[in-house]
Amino acid sequence: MPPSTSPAAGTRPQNLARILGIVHEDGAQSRAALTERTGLNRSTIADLVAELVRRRLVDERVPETPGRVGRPSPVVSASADVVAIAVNPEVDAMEIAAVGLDRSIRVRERLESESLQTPDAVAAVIAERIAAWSSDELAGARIEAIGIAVPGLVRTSDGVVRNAPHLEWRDVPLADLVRAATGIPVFIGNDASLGAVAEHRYGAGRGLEDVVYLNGGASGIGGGLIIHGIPVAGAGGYAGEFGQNRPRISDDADRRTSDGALEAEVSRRLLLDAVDLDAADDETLDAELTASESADVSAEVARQARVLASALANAVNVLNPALVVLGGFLATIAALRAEQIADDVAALAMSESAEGLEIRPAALGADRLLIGAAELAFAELLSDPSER
Amino acid sequence: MPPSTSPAAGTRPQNLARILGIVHEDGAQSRAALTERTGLNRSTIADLVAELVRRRLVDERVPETPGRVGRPSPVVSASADVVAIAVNPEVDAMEIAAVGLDRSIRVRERLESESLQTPDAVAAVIAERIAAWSSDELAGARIEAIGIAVPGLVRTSDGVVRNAPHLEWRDVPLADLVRAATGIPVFIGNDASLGAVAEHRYGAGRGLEDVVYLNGGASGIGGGLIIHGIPVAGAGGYAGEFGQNRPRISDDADRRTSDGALEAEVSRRLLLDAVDLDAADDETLDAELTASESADVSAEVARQARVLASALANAVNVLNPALVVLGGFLATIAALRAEQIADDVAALAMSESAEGLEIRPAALGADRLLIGAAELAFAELLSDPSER
DNA sequence: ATGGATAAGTTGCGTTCCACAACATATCTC
DNA sequence: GAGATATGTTGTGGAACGCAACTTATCCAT
Repeated sequence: MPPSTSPAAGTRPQNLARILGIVHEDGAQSRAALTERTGLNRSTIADLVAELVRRRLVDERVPETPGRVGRPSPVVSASADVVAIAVNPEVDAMEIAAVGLDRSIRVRERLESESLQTPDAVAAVIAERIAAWSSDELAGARIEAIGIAVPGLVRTSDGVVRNAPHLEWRDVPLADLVRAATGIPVFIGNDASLGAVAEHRYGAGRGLEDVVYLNGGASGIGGGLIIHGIPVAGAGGYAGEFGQNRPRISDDADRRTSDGALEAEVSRRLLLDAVDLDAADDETLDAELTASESADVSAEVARQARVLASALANAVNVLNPALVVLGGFLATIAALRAEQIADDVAALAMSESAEGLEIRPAALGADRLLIGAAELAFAELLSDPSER
Repeated sequence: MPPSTSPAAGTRPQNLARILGIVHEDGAQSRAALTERTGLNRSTIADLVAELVRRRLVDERVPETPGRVGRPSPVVSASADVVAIAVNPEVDAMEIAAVGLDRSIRVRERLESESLQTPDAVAAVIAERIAAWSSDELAGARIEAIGIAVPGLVRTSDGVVRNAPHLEWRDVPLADLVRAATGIPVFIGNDASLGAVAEHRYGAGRGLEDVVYLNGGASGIGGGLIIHGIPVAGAGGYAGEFGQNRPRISDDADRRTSDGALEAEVSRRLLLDAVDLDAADDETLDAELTASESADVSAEVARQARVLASALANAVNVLNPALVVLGGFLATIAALRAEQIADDVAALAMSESAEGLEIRPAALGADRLLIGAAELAFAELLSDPSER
């Protein structure tokens, strides 16, 4: 008879989670490597891995090139057949992908659309894509959950989109809608917060415990925090909204708006205007800004860098992170004015807090949000692989 | 033979820690109550409590007034004989106390001094006080550790005071000094961060997971963060320094300094000046400001409230806390201008983040820092009561 | 006062999960 | 091909907790 305590409180589920987490985050590992990393006994690892294999969460195979003396240790890898559906609805298109537990991207599509999509339409498209893939690309796969990266404020607890201004969604029970359309568990999160998770686990922030992430997009500046290695949600799930912050702008000439919000002063639109572009993707804008020799362009980049540094300094004082990661057009500004930003932040923040601080561009490409969304979808499985 | 794994990883030490934590934080509990709260079996609780009694960390006694049917359940309380020495060196005096694991304050002294104390002198005084108490007030007690709340920047990892401007200490290995003088383990922390811990566990922030704490003192504005119920240290241990933040001050007339740092604009000194006092303790200042009918005084309080709200709004956007706790003279400002601050923060922060936000004065009195320092000293014991 | 109802402590046994040691196996090196 | 080396495999034992039956202490009604 099973013990009647709360599920998964014991040490076994924890150890299963630990092993699954390691092979998910760090890729395939030999059993011997797992033994060393966890400190558990060989026999215990064998037992735990066997259970994960039985649950079809990991695969075991003999190593191709043993290369060393001693009996070769089987290699354990997360199963590519356990998948999450990752979705990122945006104004002009919707990206949707199926990501394996081994972090392989099994399918990926970008569905352009002329007009804004309604939440119901998004739910229908997700269901339709899953159905189409299931007999083909996802044959043999088990879909664990759906993760949606939403460009807007999201209440993570019950999956309600509170306000996604560019999609014109307000108080939409998105998780429920998609769940109803697909029958699969759904988790939603803010896009920038999920980008922060991705950068922390697999990008510029790997191995660091305290990371501040700011992303510059067409719709403004969002962000996410990692503290003590854990993504910060906040009381309502809205943490990380740097865009609405109002930093001090020491030189009045640097001010462009009466509002003073960071995302009004530091914006993609103003950069596009500076290089006389109407619309462009991040690469084009980056190339244009980098190539430009105009003093006006240079001045605008410098101005935005100054305002950005002021906002960063505030965050650095409060959070004392090891690293600030800048994504989107903020990465471009950071690349063009790296030294200036570092100096400004050092001047405005307390010297001790700025001491070990690094400021880096995001390391992950466009996959960032889908990876973050997949992580969100896998989170429950990874924290408790038993009972499933 | 004991298992050879890393110490205290198993479930037993965890359960011991859980029980000790409960009786430490929530006070004496019946064994029946512990059974219910932990979900563990009666027999297991009996066993665990017996071990804690054997280690002299808790006491068991029969309840005075059973008051209910059924066999009375023994009451378990944290031992008052396990003590931490809590210290708070300040410019004009040093407070030192012995705090029991049951959170009783066994002794407490305020040692005034004419001139600034050197770190060596502080260490000597601590050793001297402990020696004096040990035969008397602390007879029969076991001193677990010393916790020091330092008004300045502190590297918690190795116990070095990086910069305590008002004490004129720089890069002082305080933990080592006090350890050498006393032979007892020493932990140091920033005073405001420890105040945040105290307010979170036992004060205005009880039961909340995400709390921002700001304290207004003579030396400036410090603070601390609690995220997911855990105190935030930051990469170097310097997190929470709100004083050096530069919020936007929308009305130029509200600016008093060219620097713009929060603690320069919102300061005790400016309030004292407004009521024509040279020096005063918090109660006097509070009474004076509350009683004053001067328009100038009122204007100054309102001005500081506006600047404070601007800084708070930035923090609210980024952290989305459930509660902001204001201590010291900030509590006075908050009491006098509660509505204005709430309105300003709501106007400047994103409405969703401000939705459930509460702003409250600190609930703990002058004991705050000593309680926080004692918590710091007890932290290791509480996280692993076995092997000790 | 006395017996039933109730709640909780106590005791002994069973299960789960992991460590350990002895043995088996697969590779490398000479 | 033999020894060295590293690791998988297997069986046993112990730690820690759940469980059920029993015991004890209190309240309450008569």
